[in-house]
Amino acid sequence: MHGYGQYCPLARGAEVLGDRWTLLIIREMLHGVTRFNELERYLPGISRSVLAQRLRHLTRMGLIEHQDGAGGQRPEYLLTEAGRDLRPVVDVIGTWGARWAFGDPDPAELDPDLVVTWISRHLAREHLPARRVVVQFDVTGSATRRYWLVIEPDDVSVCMQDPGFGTDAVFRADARTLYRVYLGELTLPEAQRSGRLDLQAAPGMAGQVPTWFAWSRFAPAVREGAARRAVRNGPDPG
Amino acid sequence: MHGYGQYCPLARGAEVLGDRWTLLIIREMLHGVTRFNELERYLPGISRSVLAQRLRHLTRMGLIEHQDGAGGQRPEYLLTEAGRDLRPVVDVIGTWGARWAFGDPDPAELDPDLVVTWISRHLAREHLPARRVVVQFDVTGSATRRYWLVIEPDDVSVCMQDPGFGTDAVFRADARTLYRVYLGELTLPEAQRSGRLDLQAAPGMAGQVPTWFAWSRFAPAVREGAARRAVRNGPDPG
DNA sequence: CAGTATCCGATGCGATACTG
DNA sequence: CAGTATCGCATCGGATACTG
Repeated sequence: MHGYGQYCPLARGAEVLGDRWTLLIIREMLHGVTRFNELERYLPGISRSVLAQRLRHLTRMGLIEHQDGAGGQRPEYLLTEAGRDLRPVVDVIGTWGARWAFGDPDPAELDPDLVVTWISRHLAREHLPARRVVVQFDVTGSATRRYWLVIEPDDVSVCMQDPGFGTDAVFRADARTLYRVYLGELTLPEAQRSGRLDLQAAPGMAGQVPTWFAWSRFAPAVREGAARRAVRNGPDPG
Repeated sequence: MHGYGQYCPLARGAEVLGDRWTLLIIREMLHGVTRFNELERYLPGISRSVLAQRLRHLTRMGLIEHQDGAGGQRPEYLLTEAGRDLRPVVDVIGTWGARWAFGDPDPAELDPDLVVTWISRHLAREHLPARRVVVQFDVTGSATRRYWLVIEPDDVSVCMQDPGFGTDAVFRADARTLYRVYLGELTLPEAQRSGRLDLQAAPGMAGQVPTWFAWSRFAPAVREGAARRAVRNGPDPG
C-alpha cells in the first residue's frame, strides 16, 4: 500500500512528493536541468534505477513531460505547469530546513564539485560586466581541487581545466568555508577577515567581484537559524 | 543510508519531514491533537510501532516535546516552535496537492468518521450562537451512520449516540458528497440543489446553519483544481 | 491509556552489467 | 548519451501480542 487512504489535499500532495529523492529532482529541474545523466551527476548517491523510476512516476503524475529523443533531438525532461508550481513548496521546505534543521555539515557532505556548481547557478547577472569573465576556485583540503567558472553574458560553465582565457579573480578556501559562505552562514567579508577565505583579483576589479555572486536563496533563513543556535549554545567557536 | 549526503537546506528539511506519515502527524498536531491514541485514531492505517518511531524521531529533531505522564498527568506530545513553524509547509503542500494532485476519491478513502471530525474542526466561531448547539449528520451509504456534533461555546465533540439535548439541524448526504462539500469541490447550495445533500433546520434557523461551517482551508485551491480539470475533460458528469 | 517487543513479508534501493 | 534489466541485501512497516 502506497497511499494514505485519506481524501485530503495534504495526503495527496505527500503521496506524489514524498518519495525519497523526489524533491531534490524537482529542485534540479527548477534550476533548468533537463537531462537524465545531468540529473544523475547533480544528485550524487541516487541510483540510475531510482532516478528512472522517479521520472516515470512524476511523468505519470503530470509534473514533468518527457520529450522523446526522436529526430536527432536529445531526450529531455521538462516541468509542466504543475511541476513549475512546486517552486513555493521547495522554497518553504528549504526555508524551514535552513531555520530549524540545519546544523553543521557532515564531512562527507562537503562535495567540492557540488558547491562550485551551486555557486555558478546563482550569479548576479545585473552586476556582471557585459564581457566574458573567468573566476577560479581553489578548494583546499587533503588535495586542492581547482575549478574555473567561465561566465559569458548568456552562459555559465564550470571547467576543471584552465580554459586559457586568463583569470579575473581567484577564490581560495576549504569546502566547508565555501559552503558556509554560499549558504549565508558566513558573509564573504567575515570569511576573509577570519582568514578562512582568500580572494585575489586585479586591483581595479577587487571591489566588484563580490557583487557578482548572489549566493543561496536560503541564505537569510540559514543566518537566522545560525543566530538562534548561537544564542542557545553560546558563540560559535569554529 | 538515510540522508542525502548534501549540505543543503532543502535536503535537510526533506530528511526530517520526508518519512512516511510524518506530515500527516504534523497536520494532526497543528490541529491540537496531543495524545498517542488520539493520533492513532485520526490516522487510520498507521501502525502503533511506526507512530511511536515517528514521535521519537520528531522529538529528537526538536519538532515536538514529550511531556512525560508523571504526577498523574496524562502524557502529551506538544509542538515546539520549530514544529509550529511547519504550518506554512503543510499549507503550501496541501494547496499544491489540491490544485494538481486531487482527482476523485477512491471509495476506500471515504471514511465517514474522518470527514465528520474534520468538519467539526473548522467551525466559524464568530457565526455560532453563544449557547450550545447540536448538529446531526446522517452519512448515508450501505449502512447509514449517524453523528451528533455538540458545539459548546468553548468545546466541540463528536458523538455517535444522541446526546439528548435536542437537535438544531440535520445534514443528510453520502460520504462522497460530504467530503466534496467539506473540501470545496461543491458548495453547500450546489449540493442541495442537486439533491445530493439535504439540510433540515428549525424555520427560524435555516438561514444561519450554513454560516456555522468554515469547511476546509484548502477549499479555494480544490475548487481551482476542479475547475481546471473540468475545462480539460469536459463538464463533470457525476 | 500509552506505549514496547517481536515477527516476518514486501519493497525500496544501490550496484552492476547490458543495450540501442 | 540515455536509459533498462537483474540481483540481492537492508529496512520499512503492518500485525499482533504484551506490559506498566
